[in-house]
Formats: sequence, C-alpha cells, structure tokens
Amino acid sequence: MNDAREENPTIYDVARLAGLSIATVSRVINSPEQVNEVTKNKVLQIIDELGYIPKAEARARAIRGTRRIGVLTPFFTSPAFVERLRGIAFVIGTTNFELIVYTVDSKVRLQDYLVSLALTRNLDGLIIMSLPFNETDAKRLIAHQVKTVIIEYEQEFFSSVKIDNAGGGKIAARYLTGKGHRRLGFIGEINPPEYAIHPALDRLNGFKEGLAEHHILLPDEHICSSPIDQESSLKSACELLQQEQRPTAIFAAADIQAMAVIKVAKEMGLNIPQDLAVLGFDGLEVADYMGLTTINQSLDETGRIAADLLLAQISGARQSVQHVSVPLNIIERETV
Amino acid sequence: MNDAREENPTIYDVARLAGLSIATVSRVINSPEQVNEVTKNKVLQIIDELGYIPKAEARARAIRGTRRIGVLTPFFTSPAFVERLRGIAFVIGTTNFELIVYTVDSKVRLQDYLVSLALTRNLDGLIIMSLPFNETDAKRLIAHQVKTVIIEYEQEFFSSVKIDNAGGGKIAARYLTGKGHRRLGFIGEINPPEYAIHPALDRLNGFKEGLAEHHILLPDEHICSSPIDQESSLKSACELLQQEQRPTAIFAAADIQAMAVIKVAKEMGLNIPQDLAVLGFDGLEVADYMGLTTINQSLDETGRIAADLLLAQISGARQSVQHVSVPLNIIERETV
DNA sequence: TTGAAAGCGCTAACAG
DNA sequence: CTGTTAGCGCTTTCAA
Repeated sequence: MNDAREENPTIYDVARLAGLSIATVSRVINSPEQVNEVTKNKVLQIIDELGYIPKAEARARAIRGTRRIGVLTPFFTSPAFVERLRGIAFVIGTTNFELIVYTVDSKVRLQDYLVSLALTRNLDGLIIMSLPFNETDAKRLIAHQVKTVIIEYEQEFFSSVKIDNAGGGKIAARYLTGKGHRRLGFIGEINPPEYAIHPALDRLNGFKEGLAEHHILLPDEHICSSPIDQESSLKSACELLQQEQRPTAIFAAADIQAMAVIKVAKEMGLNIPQDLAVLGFDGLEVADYMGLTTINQSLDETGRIAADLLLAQISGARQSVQHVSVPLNIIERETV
Repeated sequence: MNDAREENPTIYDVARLAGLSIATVSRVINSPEQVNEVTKNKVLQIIDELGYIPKAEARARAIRGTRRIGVLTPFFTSPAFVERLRGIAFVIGTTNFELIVYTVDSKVRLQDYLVSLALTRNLDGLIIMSLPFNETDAKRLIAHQVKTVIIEYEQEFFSSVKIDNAGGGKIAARYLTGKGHRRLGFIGEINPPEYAIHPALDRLNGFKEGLAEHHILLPDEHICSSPIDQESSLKSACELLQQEQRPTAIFAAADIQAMAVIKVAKEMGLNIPQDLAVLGFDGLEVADYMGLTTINQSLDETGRIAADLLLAQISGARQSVQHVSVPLNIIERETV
C-alpha cells in the first residue's frame, strides 16, 4: 500500500516526494539561504514528516572543508573585546562558516589552545585577538595550515589588523595640552595579565612623548596602573584623584576606565570638564551615552576587517600577508 | 619534495604506497583473515607510517573528542545579549566543550538555523537565547536528540531560564510611586523585530498594573515605543521629554535606553533625579558607571544557569525538564 | 533558484 | 588471495 518505508529515509526519498533534486534538498540543510522560501518549506515539511535524518557518515565523506572559523580571545573582561567580536560575528554571519569562540583566561589555556587548534586540523581559519604568541606557535600553525589573522599584535607570517597605540597616546597629549591642560594624569592597565598583550603601555609612552613635545612631564604619581576590572579601576581612580596636586585632565587608556574616573570624580563633587577633563580610548558604543570624549579605534570595524582578511585567505583570493593599520580618530564630546 | 600530504591520508594513499588496490587495504581493516599475511603486514606498516585513520572514524572521534555546544542568539544588538553570552562562555570555558555562536538577524535565518542545527546533529547541546520558536521546531529538535535549554522564553519540552517581566514592571511602578512620582513615563522596545521575543511589552503591562494599584494611569503619550538601537532610542527619548506635560520619572525597559534618556535629559539641562528620575531595567555592568538605578535581572548569572542546566542534561545527570526563574532585584543608585 | 553530474572515502559483489 | 567496479548517501561545482 504505502511504500513509505520502515527503512530510514534517504535524501533521495525526500527529493522524490518533494519532486525536486537531491541537490536542492541538500541545500535546504546546508545552505538554506540559497533556496527559495516556498521550496524550502515544502522540503522541510517532508523532512519532518519522514523523520529524515542525514547519515552522518555519508556527510563526513562528502564534506570538503570544515567550514569552521575560530576566534581566540581573552575572556570578555573588557567591552572592547566584545565589540571586536561583534564585528567578526557580523562578517562570519554572512557566510556558511561556523564561528567558534575560544576564551582565554590564563597563559596555560592560551598555550593549550594554540597547540590543539593547530594539531586537530579542525579549523579553516583562526583569528587571534589581543593575545601574544611566539614564533614556535606561529610555525606550528603554519605547518598545520591553519589560516590565521591576528588582531592587536603583529607577527611576520600572518596578516594582522592593529592600531598605532603610541600614536594614540600622542594624539591624547596634543589634544589635552591644546585645551590648555598642563597637569596631566594617566590611568591604564600597564601590567596586564601575563597571557595578554599590553597596549596601554604603548599608549602611555606615546602620551609621555606627546607631552614632552610641549615640555610637560608626567609625574610618576600621576601615572596610575590599574587592572581593567571595575573594582580596581574605581579604586585606582580614587587614588589618582585624591592626591594633593590632582591632575586637571586625565587620559584613560580604556573607555571603561575613563568611566570609572568620571564616576569617582562626580562622587567627589568635581565638575566635568571644568574641574577635571577626562579623555578615553576605545570608542565604545556606551561612551556616547556618557558623553565621553575619546580616541576611537573603530573596534567593530577592526573585527570586520580581520574577518574579511581571513575569508579572503581561506578562499584563496589573497595569499600575501598584509598588515592593516586602522586609523585613530578623536571623538569630541563633553568630558574634555 | 616530499609529497606526503599534510592532508589526512585516505585509503587510496595507503593502496598506492603499498602497490595494491584499495579493496585489499579495505580488507586488511575489515576482513583481515582474507588477506595474505605478508600483504597484510605490508599494508599495516604503511597504515601506521601514514597514521591513516578512516575518515568516518576520524569524524566520529573528532566529534566525540571535541564536544560542541551551540548558542543561538540575536545579533549583538543589545549589551544584554552579550552579558548573558558571557555567562554562558564562562561556564563552557571550564569544560571541554566548544562554544559555537550562531547569530540571528531575521526570521528566515532563525528558521534556517533551527532546521540545520537539528538535522546535522553536530551539536551536543544548544542554548536558544531570547528567540521564539514553535512546536514544530521544538519537536524536530527533540526528534534529532539535540539537548536544548532556552533563555527568556518558555516551552514545555525544554528546560528554561527566565525572569518575571511583568513582575519587574510592577517593581518599577512601586518603587517610583514610592518615591512620590505620579506622572510617569515609559520607554521600551514594545514592537521588536519579528524574529525576536518582546519582554518589553510584559514589563510595560506590569508597570501599568503596578501603577493601577496606586490609581495612577499611564497616558498613551507617555508610553514611548522605540527600537533598542542608539539612534532610535535617542530620538524617542527626545520626543518623550519634550512634551508639554513631561513625566517626572521614566521607567526604561532596558538600561541602554535609560542611558539614552539620561543623555537627552542632560542636554535639555534637566537635573537627575531632581527634575527627572530614570529607572532602568537589566543591571548592565556599565549601569554602575553611570550611577543608573535599575532593576537587575542578573544577566551574567542567567547565562551561567542555562549553561549549567544544559551541561547537566548532556551528562545525563539530570533529565527532567525544569524552568528556572531568576529573581529580580532593584539596585538603587543615583538616578531615582 | 534549480538540476545534472562528478566526486567524497569506503565497502562488497563479482571475476579472475 | 587480489583487483575491478558498482554503489552507499551526501555535497558541491557547473550550467542552465
């Protein structure tokens, strides 16, 4: 009577019942965006009715690449990482690649990932974000043909996207001195966790240099080294502002820390920017809501560029290593 | 030089190197008794040298070795999604599971993912965040044995983590009226994109109810429906505040929108909370920096709970469906 | 947007 | 014993 088999249905059964080719059925499972909505629904309905289950083994055989892109990132300790990740996700979302997120919170974990991601050739591509690694790691990645793009770090064998941190510091110095400030302060994560890179130090150095151009010295007691987390930032901001000779303007190496400074300043009854000017660095989205003047590093775009670079490399469209430097720009709002 | 591929060797490679047909190699593996001892040893040796692993097995192993958990989430339009994701990533990071992020930005995409994630069964578990789906989708997921936990939505077959949105609205009403406010306003994404859920509406309804308890009516012109993005929020906040009879207190269904209101209010020269009280909803981390009073929904923890629930289910430790309701609490800061 | 057709890596029937 | 060859169920060009 009904020849709908007790047997497990195959893609051929689905196709026949739908009056379509197996190619189309395969597409609704693997690249649904390529299939007409009506067709898709018809196929889907039959799939559900039949209880069709693709044979994993057959798939494994037929599948070429792994269609997987990994992102190695510090754990979301700072919104900056997230905004870059968003840029990456945005681009990857337009493709058929899966986005696998590997978060790092220690040196050991970073090292473990670097090894296993290379060895278990399971990734078509890898984006390494704000994390340092040595030549051995790089060579291993290359030996195992993991296409890699790095963000906020540079390494001769891989394409990279970065910014000029020292340059950013100089911009800060010029901007703040241009506003007439002579007693400056700095807060930033100068001593980041061992597994992370330390752009804040470069920003600080650039800042000092920029100040030197104006013959201004940044006294040590106005240089505040603080981890990026909320508690530390708040505490550090307090120390910085409660000094006898408090700075009239502060350059924070991260927007989130600038926000901490502002919070503390307000609690102290200081008016911003009259009593204290605050300049951030990042260009976070929330900075706008706070009216924070900041040096924008286009985080979102950085992520997008990295993803584009990687995709181009995977597709073979571009093989050569290239280093992209994303320009900084200052966004003037109300805190300076 | 050496053409020994970086690629995984296939049965063809083994056969070629052994000077035999693939059939013989296949026999060595599947029916060794049919193969001549000498031949067999030759083949075995080459298999070992090459490190040959049948592909299906390789895949099975890869999948068993690296277990995978997927998160289906709206694209990072709101920081709230990100904070929940962070909670998830935190938990998953302590395990051997990979975290795969699938971002949704349209109804079609959501549907596509729901289908392919179920059919390809490449996931050990799935967390569906703030996204609605129907019973057909649910049954398919179940039929294909994808362990699933949902956040901010409820569905009888799956465990879920959610909050009491209407209850939150009531809390807001009581808190604000308790502070003496009688002319209230509301802003929220009452009409979210079609692929998303709409907790803001529940919050609004709860808010209205809570006000009704105090015989206060929320006039339509003080109910502001606005998408969550920055531009819309700012614009809507303007409209809300520029009314003749402006509210003395505003309940925003999302912290990010509360921040928009504050920004606009300040630009208008209003003092907060004297001229205008603002109460947010979410408990974002940045809310603290802004001194925003808000109804905290413990986003980070929500993510952690969902991940724990899923892990327990995957490990078989807990099979029964359970619905967790995360309690709300109000965090008093400086905007009310 | 779709279909035809050529694989993918492997097994097994059939010859020899 | 071993090789030839025809699939297995699925994916992926390539053209239409």
